[in-house]
Amino acid sequence: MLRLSKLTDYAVVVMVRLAEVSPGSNPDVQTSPGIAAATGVPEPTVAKVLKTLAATGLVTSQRGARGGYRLARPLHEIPVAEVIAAVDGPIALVACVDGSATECESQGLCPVRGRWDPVNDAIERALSGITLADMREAAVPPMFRVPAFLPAAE
Amino acid sequence: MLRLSKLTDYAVVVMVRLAEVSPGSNPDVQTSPGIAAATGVPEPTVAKVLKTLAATGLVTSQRGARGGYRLARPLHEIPVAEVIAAVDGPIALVACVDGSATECESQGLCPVRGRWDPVNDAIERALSGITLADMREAAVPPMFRVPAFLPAAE
DNA sequence: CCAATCAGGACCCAACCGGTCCTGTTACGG
DNA sequence: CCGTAACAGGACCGGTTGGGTCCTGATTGG
Ligand code: FES
Ligand code: FES
Repeated sequence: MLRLSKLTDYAVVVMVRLAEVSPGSNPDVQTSPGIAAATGVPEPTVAKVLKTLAATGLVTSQRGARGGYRLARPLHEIPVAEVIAAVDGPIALVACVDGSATECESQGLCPVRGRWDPVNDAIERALSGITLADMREAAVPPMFRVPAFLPAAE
Repeated sequence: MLRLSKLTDYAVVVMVRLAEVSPGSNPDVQTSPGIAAATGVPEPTVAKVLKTLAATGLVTSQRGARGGYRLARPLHEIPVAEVIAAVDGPIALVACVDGSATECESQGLCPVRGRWDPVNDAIERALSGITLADMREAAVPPMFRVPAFLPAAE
């Protein structure tokens, strides 16, 4: 169903949380257990996501005691496409979009040779135009946060 | 990796093939085995895709002997989003986009409540702007489109 | 020197998808 | 009127992939 992995969802949650470090906090880094406690995501999963994000450079890490993670760039500088690419791998709807044509046995008679390229490019452009800051804006406006919460009714 | 299912790919192949019915052909419908032979996709898979497409109304079927399938609308009237939605289910990147909020245990502290909605909408808009005709144009030129008649290889 | 924390894997399990097949049901053709 | 060709709609099974957990180092501050 064109669904992206749950890890990507967690990555967005974690990064948004990472951006909400209190400005006057002494440690400007946050630890994995701390983020896990703040977001409700299980700690091992948070650690895994953080490690993946650190490996791709989206977040920076500080090792050792008093270590932790920090955003490498501000939220509005990170398009969601980068997060998806970091966690879920490159954006490739089908097997043969551009470079991965190695595993095609019969390219001559394959009718989908590069056919999805415009679709793939359109999606990538759409995803590059939305940043994590936009997603945060779209989320928790507190007064509008009444998804299924009917006042005194059910 | 944000990849859509292979069935969707096959669906596009089949529908494009369905549009390439010879103008002077006596039967304006094409059978599943015929399409399978023309595209190289295994017949059971073609039949399954066709049935799915027929169930959603993207193609019309003629039962009985001399039956077959026919496109319900011309190619340039079918956005690829409809094909994806027909085969792969509705476009929903994450679990909680709009209506499927039933399976969320803790919506109060869930930080991704509706956060992916703008992303989801952007993708759906991008996919709605591309039709199957565009995909056919983007594919290989007709001179390279060798018809898929396998030379009796095993 | 010790403790806390990240790094980078290996590992297992479940869910999902791809693919096949079987049994009706319909309609054309002889 | 009957046989056949084709669709309809499932059930079914196996392979693959992702989700999640855990373990063993490496690094740094105290
Ligand atoms: S699947 Fe790669 S060329 Fe057809
Ligand atoms: S996952 Fe649905 S509200 Fe959080």
